[in-house]
Amino acid sequence: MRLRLVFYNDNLYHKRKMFCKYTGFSEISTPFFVSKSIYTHFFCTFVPSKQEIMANTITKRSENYSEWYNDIVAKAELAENSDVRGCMVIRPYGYSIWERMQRILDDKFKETGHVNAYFPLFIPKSFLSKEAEHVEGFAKECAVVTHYRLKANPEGKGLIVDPDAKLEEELVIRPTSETIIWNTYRNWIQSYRDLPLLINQWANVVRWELRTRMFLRTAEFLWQEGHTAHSSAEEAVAETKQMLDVYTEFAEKTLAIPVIKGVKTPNERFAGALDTYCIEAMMQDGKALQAGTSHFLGQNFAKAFDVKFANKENQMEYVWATSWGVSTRLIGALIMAHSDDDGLRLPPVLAPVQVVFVPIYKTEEEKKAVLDKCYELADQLKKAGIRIKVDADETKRSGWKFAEWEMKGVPVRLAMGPRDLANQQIESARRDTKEKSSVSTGEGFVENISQLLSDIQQNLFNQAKALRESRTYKADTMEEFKQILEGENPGFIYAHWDGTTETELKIKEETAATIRCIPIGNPLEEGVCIYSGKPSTQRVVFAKAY
RNA sequence: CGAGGUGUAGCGCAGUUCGGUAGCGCACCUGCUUUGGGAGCAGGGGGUCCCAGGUUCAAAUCCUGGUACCUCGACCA
Repeated sequence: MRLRLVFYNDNLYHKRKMFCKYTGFSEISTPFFVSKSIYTHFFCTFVPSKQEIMANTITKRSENYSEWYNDIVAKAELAENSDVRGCMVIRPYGYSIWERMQRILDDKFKETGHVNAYFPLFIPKSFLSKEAEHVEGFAKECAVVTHYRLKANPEGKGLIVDPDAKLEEELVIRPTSETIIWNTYRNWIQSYRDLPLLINQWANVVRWELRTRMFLRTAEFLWQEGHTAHSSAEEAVAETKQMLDVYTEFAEKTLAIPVIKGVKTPNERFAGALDTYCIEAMMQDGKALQAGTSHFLGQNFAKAFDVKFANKENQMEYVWATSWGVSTRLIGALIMAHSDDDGLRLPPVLAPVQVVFVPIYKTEEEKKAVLDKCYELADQLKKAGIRIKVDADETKRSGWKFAEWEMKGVPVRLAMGPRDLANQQIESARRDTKEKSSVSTGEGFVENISQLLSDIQQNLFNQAKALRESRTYKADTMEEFKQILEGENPGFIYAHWDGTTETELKIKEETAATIRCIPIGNPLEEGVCIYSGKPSTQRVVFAKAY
């Protein structure tokens, strides 16, 4: 807000100061007009009070969804934009969430027989051109290394790329690793005895995205990519489906995000795959987010990289391949599935910190008593495997800590002051519902807290599922279809489709909605395509997507 | 890559119309008082006004060119 002020020219400084103090306007602008009379004109700009600033740190979800998302990422200290175009810095708290994901998934991969390895970041350009469809898909938007040396700028300051240091063959920074990995597998696989080869790698990849969004689409991101080789198509398909199940369980049990398992249409399929399976989650704005993919690659890469094995009959065959991955994008999914206007809400199974203690005291005496009890209780919880943090930071006040940990989504906050101590209880506040209650610190304390954590986990899942159900529709005509998408609460639409890419693209062009997947175990149902009117045997899931 | 917008202290911004001492809030530092939902008062530190060139006695401000970022589209294997 901007105001023009006129002051009587007597003790101006004092008047400006007082005006600002009592109105919340900041003192601003030099006098822009000094009349010959005894009045001076100013512009003043309104500056909100501290309370207002605090209350408005996070943009309301209902006001501007993408700003709300960016605010959560910033205020919960998950990540920030770096000075490198399209690349983010993942901050310690955001990274600790990724580390939790890594640990849980990695254990699952190991349980299902996989081992980790690491392949090069750089891929010779020629590798990418070996698999025809793969080329088509990955030809663009890759970062390419052309030189290997810098030198002092002969014309002045700084460094230049040494023109004499041009690479014979350019190196592409991996957008995904199929090519380098299959080129390696050729040397590792000779016999059916070498199969299956079940390998995963945790890595960074680069895709030179033109438009980036924190976690959802950045030029560089972190992921895991599994690449397996099998002696039969059946076994490879089984592997593809198994990993999809691993992802599904991870999404639903750990992230508390319900997902639809499905198969991609040919149009949405990974370049070079015969079938792409996926899990699709609904965000709070009704848009779909692909939360994981698993590909049955057939023999495409084996043929492109000449990976053959001798079967039991001593005949040479091409191997069958799969690949599957999830990325730091899941952090974006987590935010958009669960968070509210007060910040992040983390599911307890995933949360790096499940319980935070905030001690409250005035005197030194109280401090010692309260802290002693906090650490004692924290120990009990730790022994029960609960991840806890005692926030004994003396430079911050308790109110600050409450707000901060809420922002960061810690599922349970326990606050203890002298009064609680005397009553042998502690105040617990759950992040999902904001409910507070007093919990006894005696018998059953640990059980109560564990129960609370699993209640929260379940509740977050239920809320996300209820949201999805309330925004899942059936449409039988294009008109209905458009009405849903343009309405207040767009979401997933089950509709008949004639199975052609042409129709799929036309619908996308007209509505911006795409086919997210053909659900696995989808009930068969006679119908006609909403666009072409041609016969169809099942409904597929349409939605706008991230 | 198209269309808009923005670059001034760590962050958020005013100041640019009409050229003339570099400002405000938050954050930070020091001290005292405080501490059960983002503390108060007092004092203090911090600037290549995105970059380059031009006009001028004088440029954050005007002119030319560049560059970076943001939002929305297109693209997204």
